Amino acid sequence: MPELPEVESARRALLAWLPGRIDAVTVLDPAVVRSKLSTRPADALADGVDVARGLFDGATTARILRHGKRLGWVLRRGRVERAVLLHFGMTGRVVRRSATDEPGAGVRLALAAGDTRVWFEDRRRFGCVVPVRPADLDARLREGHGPDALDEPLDAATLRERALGRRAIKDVLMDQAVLAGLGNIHVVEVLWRARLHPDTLPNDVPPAAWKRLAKEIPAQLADFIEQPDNEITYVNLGGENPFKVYGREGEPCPRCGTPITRSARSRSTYFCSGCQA
DNA sequence: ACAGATGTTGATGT
DNA sequence: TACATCAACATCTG
Repeated sequence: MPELPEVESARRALLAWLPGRIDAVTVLDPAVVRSKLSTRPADALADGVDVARGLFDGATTARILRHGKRLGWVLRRGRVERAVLLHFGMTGRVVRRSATDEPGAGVRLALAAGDTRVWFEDRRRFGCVVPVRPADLDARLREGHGPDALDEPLDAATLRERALGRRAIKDVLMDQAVLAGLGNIHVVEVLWRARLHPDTLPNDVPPAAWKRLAKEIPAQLADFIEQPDNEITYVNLGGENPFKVYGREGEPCPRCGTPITRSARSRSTYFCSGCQA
C-alpha cells in the first residue's frame, strides 16, 4: 500500500514519464477530483472534469513536491501556474502505459503525452486530486502533519517529546501529526529494525531504543524507494515478500530465529517475541 | 453465502 | 485535550 516510499517512487516516476507537455486529460471518474483531501467520493467537486482539464490540458510539470504520503504537483501553462494535491489512499498508484492501451475499471484519470499514457489507478476510490492555489501548496501539503519522516527526520529527543502519551509506540508512529509518512507496513518493519515491541508505551521506551528508532525510520523508508525505471510495483502485491517480518507469521525471525508473531489485537501487526523487547 | 479483513484518513464519539 | 472508533470503498478469504 502507498506509504512514503511508494509515494516518493510515484513522484519520481511522474517526473520521468511526463518531462514535457501533457496533451490531454481524461477524467474517467469525476469523483476523483475533490474539494479537499478526503477519502470520500461524496466530496467531489461539482465541476471536477473542467477543473482537471484546466489543470492538465496543454500544461507542463513545473515541479512535484512531497510531504509524507501527499504529493503536490505544480503545472504551468504559459505564465500561469496551477497546483494539485494528490493522495493515493489505500489502493492508488500511477502506471505508465502506451497509446494502444485502454483504461479498465479502477482507472480514475488518464493523462496523454505523445505516445505515453499515465494513469492514476485507484480501485477503492479513497485517493483523490485536490486543486489548490500554488501559493498555498506548501501549507496545504503540511496541514495537520508533523515533519516528513524521510526528509526531516526527528532526532531521538524530539521523537520522544512528540510521542509522549498513552498510546502504544506503533500507533504513535503511524500518526501523521507526529511525523508524516509511516503506515502500517513500514512501521512494523521499523519496529523490528529498532528491536522494539509494537505495544511499548512511550514512557517505557529506553533511551537507546529512541536512538535506534530515529535512525531506522529514515533508513527503512530510503531502502524502499524505487527508481523510476522500474515499473512501480507495490511491494506487497505479488512477487516475493520483501519484508523482514510483515506478512511472515510463523516464519523464523531473520535476526534470532524465533517464529514471528502476528498480534491478535492490533491487526496486521507482526513482530518477533524473541528480540523485540 | 456472507462475515470479516484489508489499510488510510477525516469525521465523530468518549 | 487526547485518544479510540467509525465510515468511506472494493476485493479477497475462509
